[in-house]
Amino acid sequence: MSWTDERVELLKKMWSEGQSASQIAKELGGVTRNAVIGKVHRLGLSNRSGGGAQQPAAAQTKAEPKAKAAPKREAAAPAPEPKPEPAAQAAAPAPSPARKAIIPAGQPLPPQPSANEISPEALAKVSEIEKKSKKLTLMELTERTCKWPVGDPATDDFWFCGLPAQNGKPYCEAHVGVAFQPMSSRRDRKR
DNA sequence: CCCTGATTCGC
DNA sequence: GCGAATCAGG
Repeated sequence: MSWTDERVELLKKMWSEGQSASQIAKELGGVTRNAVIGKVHRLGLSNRSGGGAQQPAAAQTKAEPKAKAAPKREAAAPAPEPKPEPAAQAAAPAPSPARKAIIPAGQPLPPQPSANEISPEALAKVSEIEKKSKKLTLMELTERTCKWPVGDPATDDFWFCGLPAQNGKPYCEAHVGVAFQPMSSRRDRKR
């Protein structure tokens, strides 16, 4: 595969959207995340700044055959980045009565947190995390991506969380919290 | 262990 | 220019 104009364009787009290199690589196909990262650097957009802030050329002392590690870069990211994304879907962070449950609950994978009061904090965390979700499609899910559905499956804005699910669990940290909890709804039931 | 991006260097 | 190998960190 070669870096055609289209592919580079998609790369730029996704990168500026904050997508990870691996995701971009999967999307493009035929390339690894290393290739994506390498390309990103060659394009000079290693910084996620959408603008044209060029790197002021750091004094790169190379050519030393021995010094292999500790190049010490650590670029500081002072810009909080307000994220220009319009954020089309209304996530309704406030418990509005008109708004139905945060999790519509799809028929497929998700459990039903419903009939159980989950820690309000946990819910808040979920609402928060939804903003950071990768918005993956069904096909993009892997064994290690959070499979928590967000939005209404019947509508346009429906996606899967996609955040890294650590070990074995089908959900990310935040969603695991609300997914598995039906246990002990009854306080301690003495056997 | 899983993941992330960053850098190097032979091709 | 390209990207695998490697590094460094979460």
